Amino acid sequence: MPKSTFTNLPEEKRERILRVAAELFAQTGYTKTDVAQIAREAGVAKGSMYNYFETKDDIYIHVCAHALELSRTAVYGNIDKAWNIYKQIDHIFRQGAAFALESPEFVLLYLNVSSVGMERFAEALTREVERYTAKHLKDLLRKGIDAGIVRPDLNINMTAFFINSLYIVLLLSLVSRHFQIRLLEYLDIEGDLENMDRDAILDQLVSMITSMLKPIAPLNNTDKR
Amino acid sequence: MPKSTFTNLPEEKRERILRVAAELFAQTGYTKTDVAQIAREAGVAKGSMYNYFETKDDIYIHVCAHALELSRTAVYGNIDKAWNIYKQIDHIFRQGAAFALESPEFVLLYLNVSSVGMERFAEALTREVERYTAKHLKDLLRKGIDAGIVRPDLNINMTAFFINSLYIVLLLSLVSRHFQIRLLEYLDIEGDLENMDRDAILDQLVSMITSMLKPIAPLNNTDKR
Amino acid sequence: MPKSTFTNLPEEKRERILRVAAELFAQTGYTKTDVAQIAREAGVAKGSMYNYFETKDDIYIHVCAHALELSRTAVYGNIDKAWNIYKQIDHIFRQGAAFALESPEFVLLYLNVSSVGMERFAEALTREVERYTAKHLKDLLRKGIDAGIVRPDLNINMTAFFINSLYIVLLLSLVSRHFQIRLLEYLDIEGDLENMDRDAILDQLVSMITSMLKPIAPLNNTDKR
Amino acid sequence: MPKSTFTNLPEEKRERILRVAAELFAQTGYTKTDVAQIAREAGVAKGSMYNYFETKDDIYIHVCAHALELSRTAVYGNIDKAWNIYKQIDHIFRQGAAFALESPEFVLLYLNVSSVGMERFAEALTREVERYTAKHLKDLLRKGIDAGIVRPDLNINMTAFFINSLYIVLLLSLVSRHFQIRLLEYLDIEGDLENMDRDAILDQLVSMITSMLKPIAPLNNTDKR
DNA sequence: CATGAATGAGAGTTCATTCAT
DNA sequence: GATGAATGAACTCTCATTCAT
Repeated sequence: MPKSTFTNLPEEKRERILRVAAELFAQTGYTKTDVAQIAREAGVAKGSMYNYFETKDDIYIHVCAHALELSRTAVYGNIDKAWNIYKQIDHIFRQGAAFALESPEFVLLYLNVSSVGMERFAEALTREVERYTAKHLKDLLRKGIDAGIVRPDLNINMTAFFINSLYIVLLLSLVSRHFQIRLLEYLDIEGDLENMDRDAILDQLVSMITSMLKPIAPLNNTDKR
Repeated sequence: MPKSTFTNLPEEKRERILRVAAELFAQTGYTKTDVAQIAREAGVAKGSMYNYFETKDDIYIHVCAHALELSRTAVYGNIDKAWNIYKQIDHIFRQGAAFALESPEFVLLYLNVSSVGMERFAEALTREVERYTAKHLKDLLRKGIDAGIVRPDLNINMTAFFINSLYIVLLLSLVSRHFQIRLLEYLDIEGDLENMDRDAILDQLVSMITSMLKPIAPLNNTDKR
Repeated sequence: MPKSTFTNLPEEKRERILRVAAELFAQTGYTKTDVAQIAREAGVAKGSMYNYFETKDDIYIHVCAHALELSRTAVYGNIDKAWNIYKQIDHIFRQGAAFALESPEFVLLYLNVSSVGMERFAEALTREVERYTAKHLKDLLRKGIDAGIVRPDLNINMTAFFINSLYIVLLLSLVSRHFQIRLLEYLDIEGDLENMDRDAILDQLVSMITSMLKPIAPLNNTDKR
Repeated sequence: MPKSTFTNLPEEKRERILRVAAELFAQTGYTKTDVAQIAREAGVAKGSMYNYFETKDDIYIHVCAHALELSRTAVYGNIDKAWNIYKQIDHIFRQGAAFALESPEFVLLYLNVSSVGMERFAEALTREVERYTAKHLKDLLRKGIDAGIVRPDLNINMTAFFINSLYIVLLLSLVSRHFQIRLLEYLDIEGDLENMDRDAILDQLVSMITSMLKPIAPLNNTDKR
């Protein structure tokens, strides 16, 4: 959607604009972000923004598409396809959490895209991103079942939905005050999240998912015999 | 937080204002919602809104607190405490879904509260709501384990977090275009959600949760014989 | 101009309203003073203010008339008519300064009445107040000349104007930041006015006026012979 | 304080804005002057005013600083430094009066700056203006005393204060209804000021000041023969 | 007569977008 | 193509005044 004047820009400038815009949209939301401020912080003229993009909507949609693309490569980029589902889930959740801490603005953009008032962007932004992840998780589950390491009675679609929902909520819990408070309440944590907690939480979360997917619940195994 | 002039209003008018405000905030988000428009649609003068509330923030916070309160009673209001965890989860998810379809604006408000730029409301709105649900789910899990109907190896906090995360994402999928598209992708549904689908989805979702909490995974049954 | 409902009020309440209104008008000026705030601080209902007065203008005009009246009695109230002009000027300037320090709001009201945008009040408020003082000063000058203690070549009207102008500017210098800064610049005072300074300034000012009115400038007398 | 967008404006437009703003502030006072009205009358868009200045305060402060600067040059601009104090005072009072009649809005701005509610502008606007005049008058007095044409017993600071106070009150009497009425009362003039009166008043005022500064009071002359 | 809720015309300020240079 | 001044609609909040109780 950006004009050719934007795509023809030197990469450095192009990335700078996208980065600044991503930060501002992520920090203050779509409506309160000022095109002039993006321009100023990116070191270009306000009018130039309208040489590059049609409208503010157009800026937003491109910034988000770019951010979502980057997010995906950051998390899925160096997965070894040979890994089994548990290894991959572990990797995805940990990479996702690390990414959320490093580049919270990208996760916040995801939150922003899904917010009230942003419906007009959904068609353009949501489907492709979610389709990729959905397909990946479903493949993993299918292979896991075939390999006998995943409960075969699981509804694959719904289980993929469940895993990704937890993934999204985890990431949001790392970047959004609302979801952070919610997490603290669920995990009975007083005060705020410390670095130490995060790893423990990840361990617990991944291990819970694992135990729910495994054909036999580990403890029962031992107990019953 | 609203002024006494608001609390003293005849209930009909008070509810009308809250309803209109909830709808507008839910449809267009905080920033793009115009106090004058709320007033107009509620049939009061713009100035009156400022007799009732200190600021636009104040309106918002009260509308949301009210909406969250209503949501809770709608969903948790007629639970029979004697029901076991599976019955209660089934009830909660189905009531929640029904509520989301009837009053989507209230669920959208939850989404809005958690959005970028709304951090200043998090402390006032989030904690209490989440604490209630968290406590309820953890109690259910604890009792379920004690009664032997829930896997004893589960991390109670994290499992409660998991159940509620699915609940939230389900509801959002019913009211937000973004989450709806996402759901369609995960469930391989072409076109849009029909009424028929919704019940099937609920059945699948609840049944997945159930099977993940049950002490013995169905296939294990054969092992034990 | 106030309605009979105001004049019929118990004196305590009437004075309270006038006092509060005077303070607020003096502190924040006519336009920025809120009728509701006057009512609130005076402990009456906002609507009552409009039972007592026709309009905000009406409140203002009455408050000012009352304040100017009080100012006059405070300064001219206990003058002994037998005193000569120098004694009376000394008394007026000292009483005026003391009054300005005690009740700066009344002097500020005088400043406010004479400000831009307040022209519509001038006819109603200015003439009477100024006429009284003018007449008094002119009488003093006339008697002083007759008694041979004031230079007979002085233009009486203009000299009265000069004395009163200094009086006004002195009082304003005690209550208005602008005139205070101006005074400090003229008197080469660093920092702010201290109590100590005020008496010295009064001494100098009164003594200057005196020496300007006296028939023979003392030093010249001796020098020339 | 105005932005560079203002200073870069073509002089014609810049002066038009300042003139219109000066007139409106002078006529209606700070609070009741509407930025939109300034814009409209100056033929620019309301938004442009905020390209030129930060806030309404910023407009005001600049308009006043400009007005005070113009006032000073109008009055002090073509003084011949060789003139003695009497010639200079005569010139200053006459030029000041002429200026007040030509550009009453500038004198009204001075009045406005010193009004109640304008304290926040005092530091920025008052000191420099007053310091200049104070220094000039004190120098004149000092030189006059040295030259033997001014009474040596005068307190220089206080006398400068006295001369300038009369100057200010004179100018205000020409532009403010309140001070005009006051002047009429002091000078026993019925009806309103006519042009004729003004010259006579100036003559009287300047001559009074002169006679008060001169080493020997005129009537004493006869004594010395 | 006292009360205070209701009203709506503004007022300051912001910001997406346009357009002349 | 780059620039940034110009524009005006929109938005939040204020306040004098009215009026029903």
